[in-house]
Amino acid sequence: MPRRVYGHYSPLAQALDSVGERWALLVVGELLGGEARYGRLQQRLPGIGSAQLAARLRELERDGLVDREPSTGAYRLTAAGQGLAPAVYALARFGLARLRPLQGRSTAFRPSWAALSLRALADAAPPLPEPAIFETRVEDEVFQTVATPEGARTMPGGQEPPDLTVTTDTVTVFDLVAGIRSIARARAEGLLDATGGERLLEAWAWVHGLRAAP
Amino acid sequence: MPRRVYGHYSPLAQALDSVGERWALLVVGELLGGEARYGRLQQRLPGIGSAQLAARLRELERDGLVDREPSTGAYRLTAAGQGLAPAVYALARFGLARLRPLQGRSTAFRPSWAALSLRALADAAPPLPEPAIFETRVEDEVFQTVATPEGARTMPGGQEPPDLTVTTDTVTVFDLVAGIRSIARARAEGLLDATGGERLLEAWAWVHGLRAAP
DNA sequence: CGGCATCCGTGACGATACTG
DNA sequence: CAGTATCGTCACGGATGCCG
Repeated sequence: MPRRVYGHYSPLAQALDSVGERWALLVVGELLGGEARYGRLQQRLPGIGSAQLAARLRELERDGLVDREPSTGAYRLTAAGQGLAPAVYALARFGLARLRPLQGRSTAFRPSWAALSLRALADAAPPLPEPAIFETRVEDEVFQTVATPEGARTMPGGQEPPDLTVTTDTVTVFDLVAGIRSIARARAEGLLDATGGERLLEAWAWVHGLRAAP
Repeated sequence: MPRRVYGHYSPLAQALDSVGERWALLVVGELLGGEARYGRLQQRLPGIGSAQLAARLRELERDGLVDREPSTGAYRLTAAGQGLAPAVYALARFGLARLRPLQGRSTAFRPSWAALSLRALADAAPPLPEPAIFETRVEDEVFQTVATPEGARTMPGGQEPPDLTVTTDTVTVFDLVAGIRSIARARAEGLLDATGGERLLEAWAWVHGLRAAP
């Protein structure tokens, strides 16, 4: 628990006693995309101080939400930490609705945040009649979505052989998510590549909550 | 002076730029239970300083998540603020799993947190075959759950005539949620009262995620 | 070099007192 | 009752240093 705790016998306060401090949920959000070492987390969280990242990791470790692979030095979520996925994705969907279209380079953006957006949408996607495994590659960020009639789950890439692989870049993902650009147009402009049939690409869009757009 | 923001073009950072500060999500959690005036929020959030509560309310207002009824002075969530319900309830469910059974009076507890627990569980409850409206009264806290085959929604009390009304107290709710006490035993001990049939009480338990317990 | 620890200036927070 | 004022303390952000 952090130094400043609410001390309420409340489920919400209990959760925030674990992950309510600055940067904590952002660290968890990054680790939901797969394990990462210290330096990589620092790259993906511009603005975080060294001391803050170290402190958050230590607190998350102490609370049993994160552990560290001794051999590689990589941090990863424990089973308990994975339990934060619904909350993180729900928060991300809330934030997604409030993100103004990306205009300049004034604000920082990262492939991992584009991937997080797609995973957050998949987390709440309506089920897909026929099961499928998708792999999405946003620059260096790779993750898989396993869609079934019961719903969709996401996980780090390379676990299963995918039925469809989509390759694109950060800005294009944000354009798709914001409805500024359609998948068809992104594909025509060479911003998005898909290995698989048209049907599967439509299913990919459905699972990631992407509706028709200009 | 711009308050501390992440400045990331990330859905998660965007959400936390609005509600990531200390107490902010707890204030939202309270307002999900219905509108409340300043003093009542202070009572329900022990430990918050006057200045902090005022600051959080002002920020939430500026971000369009909360507004204030001019006549009564009550704060309430806007439609945008209601959009936080899934995230708050998901966080609460995460925290609920980490709450150790309530033992002493060492930590503060409030009826509104018991109600929040039940509403968080209802938010993720499996659908009920036959629709029903439940009213739950935990001391001064009253809310309704409208259950349908599509899922359950909760709202402040007194909106609709309920099919079943359950009346109980804070500690009993936490015991039920923790699985320490069964509904039947709580009822036998006079800790829980239900106006309605046995079938409806079972449905109430189902909707609020309460399984069989000793 | 990557992985942190240390130091320091600023500002957010907690506690309490005060005011319309 | 609904906040504002004040102040001490601590957490955070930025930079730098150490150490394998």
